[in-house]
Amino acid sequence: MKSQHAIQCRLRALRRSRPGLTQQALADQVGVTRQTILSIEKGNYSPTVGLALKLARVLDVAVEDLFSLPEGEDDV
Amino acid sequence: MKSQHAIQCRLRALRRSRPGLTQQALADQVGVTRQTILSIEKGNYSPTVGLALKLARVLDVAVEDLFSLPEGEDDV
DNA sequence: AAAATATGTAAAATTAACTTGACATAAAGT
DNA sequence: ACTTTATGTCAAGTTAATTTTACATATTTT
Repeated sequence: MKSQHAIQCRLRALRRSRPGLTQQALADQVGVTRQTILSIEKGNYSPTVGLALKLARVLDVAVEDLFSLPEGEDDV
Repeated sequence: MKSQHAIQCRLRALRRSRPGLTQQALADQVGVTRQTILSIEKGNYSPTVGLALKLARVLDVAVEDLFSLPEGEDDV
């Protein structure tokens, strides 16, 4: 189930901007299974920082470019 | 137990650079318990991206400034 | 159109993140 | 010295991330 507090994820778009970078290929590069990539792209859940850092590195973007908090989550 | 693939975490130093920012205060601001902050600072585990983004926002730094992958983890 | 590759769905199992609560030590304030 | 506030430790429980496996549907290639 998708968590309610889900963060925004631009993984799919960024991955597809890299020709030939398949889910499996990306999964191999960051050391997870294809299911994990798929689930993150689908928004089923969001990764841990470690994985986020690896994904950002492979895609050559900042973590903040890959994932971002939904607006209006600033209230205490 | 600290995971072997642990990422580097500069949370404690950054938190302490903010006078008055106690573990409890930080925990409240990002919506977790004090134990979670303590465990992350101690390196017991690393947070999910969502929490990492919130911590980075409160501390006004980039996620990459707070957490970073250990060097030499670039081999396939 | 058949074969191969890429993506999607779904469920059970495992591991790790996070919580709760209780107590112990350290530091700071009065 | 006492009280308060901040940090640390430990254990058990809950929830979420990740794996594994298996199959289904697209998409691409020949």
